[in-house]
Amino acid sequence: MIPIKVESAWQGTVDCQKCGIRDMVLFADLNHEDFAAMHTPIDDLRFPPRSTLYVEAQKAEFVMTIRSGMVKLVRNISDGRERIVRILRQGDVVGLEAIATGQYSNEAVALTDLSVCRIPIQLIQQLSTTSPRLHKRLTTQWQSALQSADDWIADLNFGSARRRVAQLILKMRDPLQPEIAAVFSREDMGGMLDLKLETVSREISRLIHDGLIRPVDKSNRRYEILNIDRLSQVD
Amino acid sequence: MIPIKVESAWQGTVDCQKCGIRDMVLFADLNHEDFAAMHTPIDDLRFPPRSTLYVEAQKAEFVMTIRSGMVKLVRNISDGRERIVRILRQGDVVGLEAIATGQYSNEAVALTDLSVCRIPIQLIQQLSTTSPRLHKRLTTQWQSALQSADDWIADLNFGSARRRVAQLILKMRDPLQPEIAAVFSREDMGGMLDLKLETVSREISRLIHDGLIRPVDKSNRRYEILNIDRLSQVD
DNA sequence: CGAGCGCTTGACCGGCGTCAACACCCGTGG
DNA sequence: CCACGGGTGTTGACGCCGGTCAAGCGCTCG
Repeated sequence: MIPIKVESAWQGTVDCQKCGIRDMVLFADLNHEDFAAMHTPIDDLRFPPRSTLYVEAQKAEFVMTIRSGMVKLVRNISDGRERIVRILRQGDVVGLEAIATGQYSNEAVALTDLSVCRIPIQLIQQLSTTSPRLHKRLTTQWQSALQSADDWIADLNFGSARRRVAQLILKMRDPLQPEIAAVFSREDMGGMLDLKLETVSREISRLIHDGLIRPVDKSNRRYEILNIDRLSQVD
Repeated sequence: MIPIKVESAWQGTVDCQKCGIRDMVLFADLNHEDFAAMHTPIDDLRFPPRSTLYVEAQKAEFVMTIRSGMVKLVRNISDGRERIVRILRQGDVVGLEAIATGQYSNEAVALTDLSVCRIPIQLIQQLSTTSPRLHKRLTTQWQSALQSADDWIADLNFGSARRRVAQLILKMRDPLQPEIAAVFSREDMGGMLDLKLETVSREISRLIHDGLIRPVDKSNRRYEILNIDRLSQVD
């Protein structure tokens, strides 16, 4: 079960000032002055699903901002099992902890097709002392990562299997269409919730049977939420 | 079950430059210049066990650095159950998230007698832009909070009850005497591990019976670790 | 059409929750 | 000094939820 390291596809150097999602990301508030001080290139990379961005304890020279797609942060437990500690989405920074420590503390794996901006850590460290704007953005990123870690514990890893699955579906709602939730393979869901894949499958079936959700296609990955109140009160 | 708000005891204003644990904390690397720029007082507060430092969603004007003692960060789940999302110890900053958001995202409760330095958030925000030394310390604090949240998920909330209890004991080792681990009430341990207090009690008994740990006093709160290898491999 | 993968479903069993009784420690007050 | 009571921890009996093992289904892709 050695993960296959897939090469990422280099899409060229990007101009952050023209970035389509710039208002969500690290460099959101930077001004001309800040950009002028950048001499290292920011690269645009793509990864296919299941590819590994980096492994635990690896020496780190870059962080990556997610332009689109999702990433799972994974700890490999001694006996070969996989524990998913958090997932990251558009606007999140992958490898944030490496800014402070110089090395990654988890393994990062693409869950979907993934597009990221790769930013040298050295550049972040330079700019964060000279640019209060970046400094503020970084603080926001740290805070939101911590918030999402705490939510992960309180919402997804507490209580019955049924409650966990319900909470995961709620967390995975599409921001643009809040009735639709896109979930993952049953095995990945298990790794997130500390449940076996069969249990996840059973609980999803039960939520469908009870009329709380409904599959919207045959892929078993997208569901419509029919009763959000009952779903959030599942215990 | 309304928590009783205990008044904290004010111990006076402190001089950070003479702090006994200054090398562990937020203001570790500040120089004379930085201290000269401080005009708001840093207060030294004490709390008894079980007292609440602040509650969820409360508006925040201060963070606190722990001089001694421990704090649990708690989410109160809808149906009255208590979920402990993390614990903080000497040198950690309580209420870190409020630096970014202006409000606390958890409830903080003293687990032991507690001594803290109360620092105005405004002061942190001022200094963190002018002092790269504080800025660096803050980054370290964010990183260690995030690391400990991720560890919490991977170590304490994964696998069998026996494994969870074993991991908690390992995490609670005294830094000065690594054979001794100080734990909490069975109910608090349950809140940390997502187990019922009876299960925690049973698993501790089993670890004792199997010769992995041994109680060192009658309080049921301190144990000697007899076989650290076997304890860390418990599955 | 068959192979392979992911998902579902069933039967069975064990681990953990539930409920209850009891032990132990430490105040307080007679 | 002991009696009493409340808080905390332990232990037992029992039942259910979720893990285990296995069979079968449906989709996708050669």
